[in-house]
Amino acid sequence: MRISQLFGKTLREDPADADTSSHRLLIKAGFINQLVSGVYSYLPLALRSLKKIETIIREEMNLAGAQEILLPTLQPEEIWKRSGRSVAFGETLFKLKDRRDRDLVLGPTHEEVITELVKGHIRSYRDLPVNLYQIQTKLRDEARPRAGLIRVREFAMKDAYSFHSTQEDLDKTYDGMVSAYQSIFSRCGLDVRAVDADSGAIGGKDSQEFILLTDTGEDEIVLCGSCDYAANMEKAQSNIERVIDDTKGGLKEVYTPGIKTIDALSKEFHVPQTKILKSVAYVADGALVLVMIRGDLDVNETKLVNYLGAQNIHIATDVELREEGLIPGFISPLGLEGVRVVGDHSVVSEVDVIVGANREDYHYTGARHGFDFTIAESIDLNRVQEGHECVECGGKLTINKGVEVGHVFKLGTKFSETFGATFLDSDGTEKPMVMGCYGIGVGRILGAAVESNHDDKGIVFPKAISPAQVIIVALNTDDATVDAAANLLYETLIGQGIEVIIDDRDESPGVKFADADLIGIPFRATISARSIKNGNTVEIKNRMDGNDQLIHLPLDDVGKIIEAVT
RNA sequence: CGGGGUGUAGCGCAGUGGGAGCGCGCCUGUUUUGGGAACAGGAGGUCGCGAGUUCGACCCUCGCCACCCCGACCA
Repeated sequence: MRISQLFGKTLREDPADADTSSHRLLIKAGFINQLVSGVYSYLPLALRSLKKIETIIREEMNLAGAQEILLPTLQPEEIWKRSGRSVAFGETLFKLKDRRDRDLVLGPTHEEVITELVKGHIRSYRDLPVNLYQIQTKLRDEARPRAGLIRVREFAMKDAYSFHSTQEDLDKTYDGMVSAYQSIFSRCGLDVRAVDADSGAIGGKDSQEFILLTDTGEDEIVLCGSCDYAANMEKAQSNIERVIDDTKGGLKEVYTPGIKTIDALSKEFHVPQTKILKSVAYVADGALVLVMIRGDLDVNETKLVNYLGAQNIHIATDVELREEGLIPGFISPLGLEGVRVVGDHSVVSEVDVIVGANREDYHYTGARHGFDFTIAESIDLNRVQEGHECVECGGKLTINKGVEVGHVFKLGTKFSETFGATFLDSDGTEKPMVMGCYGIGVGRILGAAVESNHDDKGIVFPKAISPAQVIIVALNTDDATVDAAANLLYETLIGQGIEVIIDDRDESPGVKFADADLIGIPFRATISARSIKNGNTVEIKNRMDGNDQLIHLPLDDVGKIIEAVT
């Protein structure tokens, strides 16, 4: 690969519309080009990285016993209606019609298609298990594409689907996929953490996300500082410190004009927020639900949705509250009738608390659970906060940002039952296949890798996914000796199977060095009039080191040069 | 979908009711060559699109579109 002929130029100035590091650098270094929102062209350097990532994925998937296939992008909407996911995906599903006015969708994922496929090919438990994967373009009309390759509408994804006769057999394959994923990410040179995840509306018991920790990530991850507990915020649990307090004031109604927030109550009464009961009203599938939670905590809406089994929830508007006779800012479970009340387990306490009075401008003080009010349904509904105690070991939890680069699910029989993907078991009975699914975002790995591997000069590629191992920077290209030496090294390294780029442009040294740093190839080999004069040498620099860390090697010792750049 | 912002040369940006500009990049030539060289000459525009106001609109008004950011959303 000669930079003089390379399609795709580096930019000298930062692109205006990119403010996350990976987005900015991938455009600036000439890797990607946006066509419309969330849709990119991949130029030669990017494609090289993507192919490397794909190769690593293929090798590990094959090793784990999965077989590669390729499924259609264009799919009949009918199968999406059958699975109920035409509605579930909603606007995210790209829809179109063919010339016969038939409804089609562009596949955002392939559970429906694969289940139909396998249904037609597997009849007996003897044919199971199978694990099929593909690397395919997926299309999702995301509400808001963002951050370059991190969240796009058209993207390459590796997805695998496994089919089993028993749950235990699924468990085995699932574990195998988890360890294959760990190999994939570690071979890519990325520090990816597996975390427990909520399995959402798709159902199924186990689910793990694979997260690359980076500050610009859009997912929140809870990690324990003392053990290996790791969970997605939606799923994370914690032990909440109990509040100990002996004061028993007795229930009193107090005039609190205009004091509607936990913060204001805390200041007014000079009490910690832990001694105030927060009332949060939701509308879940059309019905009002009051959620009670300790004042210092927030509601985890995913936990609430899962507990209620609701399709949709939203925080009740003031209008919706007044319709039910509730007074915004002064809501209370005391004396409330006809409204379902659920509580986070933090409300079950021995402590006197302040709570609304269901009356404009009044609160109660000295309210006690079990005496003045009782919340029958109390379960874990709170959002973990920084510093909470780990449920596994009692250590301190931290909240971290990250990018989801992989996700594995135990699907169970949801799809096989819907599509009639059954098999004849050894006992002669017909059973639905037990399924698992396993996804990895290929482009997203590239984006996330750059996000977590760069400095102020540019990208710093992990070796395994870099477009090349070494970039030869030839200075003084009009000097025939330099030119010949650089080209000889280029050809020799290619002959030895080293992936090498040569910057053979007639540019000033500053431009070449800056571009080499920007593109982020792990090793730079500089050949110049100076290095030739200096004992016919080449200067090797590791991209991760500072500029003064140079190794001088004789040009005729190719073995040493290869050793230095691999 | 709610809120905010931007749209002028390949990229980054300035601009005024009456001549469409600057920096970088690009082309030609000369001189340069170890951290984004210098000089000289040059090419490149539907000022997002459409209506309106005006003698005259890149500029004012209205409508539309696109893109970015925050939020909602993210099987």
